[in-house]
Amino acid sequence: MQMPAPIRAPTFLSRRRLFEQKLSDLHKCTDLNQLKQLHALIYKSNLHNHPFVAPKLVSALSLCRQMALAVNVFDQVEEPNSHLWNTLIKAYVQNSRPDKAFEVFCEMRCSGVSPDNYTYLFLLKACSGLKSIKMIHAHVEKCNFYSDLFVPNSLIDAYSKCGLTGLEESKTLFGVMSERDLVTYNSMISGLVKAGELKEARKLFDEMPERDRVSWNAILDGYVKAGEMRTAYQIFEKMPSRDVVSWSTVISGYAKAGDIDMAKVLFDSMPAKNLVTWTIMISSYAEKGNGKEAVGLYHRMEGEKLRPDDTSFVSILSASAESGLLGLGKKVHQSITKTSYKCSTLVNNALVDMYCKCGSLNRAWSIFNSIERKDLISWNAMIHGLAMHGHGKNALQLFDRMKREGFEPDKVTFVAVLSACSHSGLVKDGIHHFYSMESDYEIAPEIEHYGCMIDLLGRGGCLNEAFGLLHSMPFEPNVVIWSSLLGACRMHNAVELANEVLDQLVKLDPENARNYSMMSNIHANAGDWGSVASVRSRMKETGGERANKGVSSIELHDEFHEFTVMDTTHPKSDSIYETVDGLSQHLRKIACVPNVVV
DNA sequence: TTAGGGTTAG
Repeated sequence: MQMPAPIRAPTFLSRRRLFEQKLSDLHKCTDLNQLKQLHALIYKSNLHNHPFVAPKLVSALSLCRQMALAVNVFDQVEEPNSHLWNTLIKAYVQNSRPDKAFEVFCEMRCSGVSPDNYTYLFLLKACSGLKSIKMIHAHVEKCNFYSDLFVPNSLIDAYSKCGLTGLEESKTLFGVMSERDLVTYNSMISGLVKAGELKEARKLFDEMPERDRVSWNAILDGYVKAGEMRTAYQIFEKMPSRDVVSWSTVISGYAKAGDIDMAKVLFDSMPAKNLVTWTIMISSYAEKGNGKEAVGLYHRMEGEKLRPDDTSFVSILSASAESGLLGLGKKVHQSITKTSYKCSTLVNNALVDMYCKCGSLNRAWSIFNSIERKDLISWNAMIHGLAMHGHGKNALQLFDRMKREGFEPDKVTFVAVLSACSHSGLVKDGIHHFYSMESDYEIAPEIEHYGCMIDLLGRGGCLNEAFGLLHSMPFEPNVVIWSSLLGACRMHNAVELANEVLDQLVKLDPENARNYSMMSNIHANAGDWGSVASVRSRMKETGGERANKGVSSIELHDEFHEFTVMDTTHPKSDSIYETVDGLSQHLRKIACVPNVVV
């Protein structure tokens, strides 16, 4: 007869094994509570000095955005090795603190530990401008760090992400490299694709000695970005093997080209989807305003136990904001708060923007106030949100608070500030801020700023000043500017000026029926019915009437209702029109004359 | 190390 197995020993062993297993996966742990328990156990077992455990712990803490704790772990290690230094640099890069990453790099060199391939790789990821890349480039050249292709390849990649000047630098580096491998070619091709230089990318792709899936994916992405979906699909079919990246690339291509049905067919037929694929599909539906599909897919993704990351949240939130899908935005917000996910500034900014654009200023405001580390984008989004909703004075107050708290406004801030002034009729403030841009902050006004000013002056009835500014600006006026002037002309019954403006608008945007209907409104207001008729016939001649009709949509309990002009297709059409009539009667009573499309 | 999804401006 066999003896029963002893109970205590295996329990002890399995606990230990469990701990070991958890330690080996420690750097992937994203559950903050579990991580804190492990953290305590590690210290209790005196493992925090261990050369493998410490970097893993720092990585995990960085993933959970616990940088203070991560630094604390680092500080307790008596002699940090290069692996641990690199991990801390990487952690700062991941937590959007490139400045800190560079600080750690300096400390690392002072402490006598030599940087290695990974040090430079992480630092290059932290670089946001050419200047810092060039600094590292010079540094590795001085140390003769060209023993293998790792660093030069990373340099090509980093340069390629820095606009056209950066691309030139990477081309030069690519040209002088005596030896190149697959990664060198792939990095160069993806750089060219990003800059829109598809022909050159294709040339390299054709001449490279061997290709792997990354090369194929990069050139596929090139055709997708160029909108050449036929060629892209041919490449997709021709490639020797496809992975989730290839599928995601074509799916996003079809969605961006407007063929969301084709995107969905591919999405449904692909073998294995990941977070990126789901994100592309959900945000594509949301961008199209199809909240129902987007919300449905979002639920399905959650059912697959996929945990969205920052990019995923931001992508879906920005698509919700674009189409005003408050329902989807709220769902995303709920799932962020449900998990113990500590929200990054990036995601918070996207939430603020979404709530502003979906009309929920209160929610936006409370999130804005809860952001621990606000950045310029947080301020810009909130100021712009207040401006959009006509809270001009509050927007200007927030602008002042932002400056008091030490933030330097940028050109986007001024678009928000000037539009706050124009939407609230604050002409004096607007003029003051417009001139202070250049004198106080050395920001040259761009066409958007002139646009806000012309809108501001026009709305305020200073039509001559608006025209004066238009003629003095160093840009050709665009459709936005002419349209805002046409609006101003209507507001102030300036028929002659409006005719001039319409001529300009028709040149730039002949297909747009809105210009003609605005013009015919102006004539109708003046009681000039003959001109109304002539504008109508002009519209027919130029084909303006064929232009797409505007569609309004409203979201109610995850259902979307669309309306066009004179639309009677909605099942509750009668009661909707009854309410609209009631509203306009009420407006007339309180002496507001609504604009009626003639 | 390379490829796919990304926050502020009309």
